[in-house]
Amino acid sequence: MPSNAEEASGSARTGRSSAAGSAAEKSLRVLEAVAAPGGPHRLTDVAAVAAVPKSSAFRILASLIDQGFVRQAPGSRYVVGPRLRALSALVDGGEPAGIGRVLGELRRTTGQTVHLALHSGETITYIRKLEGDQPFRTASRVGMRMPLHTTAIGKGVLAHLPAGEVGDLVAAAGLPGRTPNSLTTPQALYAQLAAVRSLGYAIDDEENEPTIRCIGAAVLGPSGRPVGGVSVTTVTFLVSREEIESYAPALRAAAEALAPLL
Amino acid sequence: MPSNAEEASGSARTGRSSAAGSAAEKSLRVLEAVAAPGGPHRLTDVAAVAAVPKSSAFRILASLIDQGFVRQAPGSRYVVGPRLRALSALVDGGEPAGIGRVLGELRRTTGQTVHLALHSGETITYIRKLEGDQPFRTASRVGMRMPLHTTAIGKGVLAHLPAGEVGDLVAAAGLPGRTPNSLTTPQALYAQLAAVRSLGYAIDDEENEPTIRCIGAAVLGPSGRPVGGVSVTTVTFLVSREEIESYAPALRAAAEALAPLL
DNA sequence: CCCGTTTGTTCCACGTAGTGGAACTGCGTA
DNA sequence: TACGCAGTTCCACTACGTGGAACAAACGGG
Repeated sequence: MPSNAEEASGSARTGRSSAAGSAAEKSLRVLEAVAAPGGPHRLTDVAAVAAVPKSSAFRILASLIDQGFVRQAPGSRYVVGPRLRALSALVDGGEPAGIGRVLGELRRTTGQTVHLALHSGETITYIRKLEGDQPFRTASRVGMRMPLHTTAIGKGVLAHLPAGEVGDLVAAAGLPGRTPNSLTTPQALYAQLAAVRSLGYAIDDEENEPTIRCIGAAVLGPSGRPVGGVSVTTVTFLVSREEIESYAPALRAAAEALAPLL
Repeated sequence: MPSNAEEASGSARTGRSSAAGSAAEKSLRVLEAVAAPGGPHRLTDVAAVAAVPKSSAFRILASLIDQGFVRQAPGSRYVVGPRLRALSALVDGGEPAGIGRVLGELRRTTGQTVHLALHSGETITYIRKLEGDQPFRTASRVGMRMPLHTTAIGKGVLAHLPAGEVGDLVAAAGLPGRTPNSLTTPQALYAQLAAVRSLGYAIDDEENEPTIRCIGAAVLGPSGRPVGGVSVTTVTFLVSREEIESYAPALRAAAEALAPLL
């Protein structure tokens, strides 16, 4: 097979993130909007999140309902339908067994909460969470989205992204602060990304949530592009900054083990 | 809101299962085909499973890869991409908390393995599995598909489906036997479905897998249509037929509790 | 109680985006 | 060497999706 892979296949949607897109793409965006956290969504919200005209959203939703991917809850609210649930189970069930093993191993050696997240656009989405030994509940949940520049995983991802794209993302989303520690200037961010690159891991020191300290590393896809990352999450009053850095070797090993699996 | 709901919304795809469909629908079918169990799939297989012309499948896959929903593994094989994984996490994370509680309760009161499955076409798809107390591993996995006529959940679903549709399904898929106990004639099946309807639960007595005995009940959607079912799974040498029937009340309660949640 | 605003829903003329048959390539096999 | 099969490209046709605008309910202040 020739498969002239190189040069970023089709796409070339030219950086500019939100474009119109084709029928199928819109439907998928609508599906993502419906599945988004925050209970049953109203038509208007779905349309806004999916960046689709209301009338189009309406038509698309009707079609998705027809096919069982979406269900209409009382009061014109939309929720995920059985067929999407089944698809989701298919994805989870087909997940390479290695992922769970690697994450479990990391949790066991650190005793702390472990997260696996995927990068998409200007956020990361948690796709797995293993609670640590301590009886603490961290607010994160599978399916939850977080900014890139305030999270350990996000910074790990940014550090491995082409400089141009980082600039685009910062320009598009800005650097909103979430705590007093958040990095809110491009200079501070870029300086840290350089450090992250050389260390191989990133630290979030109460930059996303007070009292929460994480260490994270990017997971690189086949092309060397970061597709997501792993992190170990701790509370500041139990684990010092030095202690959390001692997790780095295990963390990096996990990140590398995950690379071929994502 | 007027919402002249009644009369089965749009659809009217008139029984005949496989129709052409619109752009979006085809993309979704392709996505399901890619996520289907059984490792990385080849283009031809995806096209066949999704019931789409090869050239269309190719174009659609290219577009899905472009958007990150599908990834191309070495050798023109297709696997689920990060964006679909993220969507799947979104779905799982947004799952009504009640589902887990109800299933957990059922597992606790019975001490046995509990399954939740959704109906789609001529199969059911397992979407949740809670292992029982016994140190036995049953072969089932989340994402796995099973025939309707050899499983407890499947028979529960069939029993609540309009007679016409049952006939269509039997005509389309036949009644292949999986064990000596499988029901392979329409007469035997119809007779049992009548019994299932009156009892409110179905039993699979080594009809799907030797040494495995299950009791299952359908979960009905808002319209009264079965959308899936719950089951309790046991091994024949530990739980007698009478014992498993004693689970019926708890099972039916679970099925009813799940109805508004699916 | 009434009027302004918001949200869900329907309609329709337009043109683009998706369609799928057929032709081509290159690999594996008999 | 000749055959067949899988992946990939091409292209003219038209069905399909598009989204602005108008309509209808429901909501919410004043």
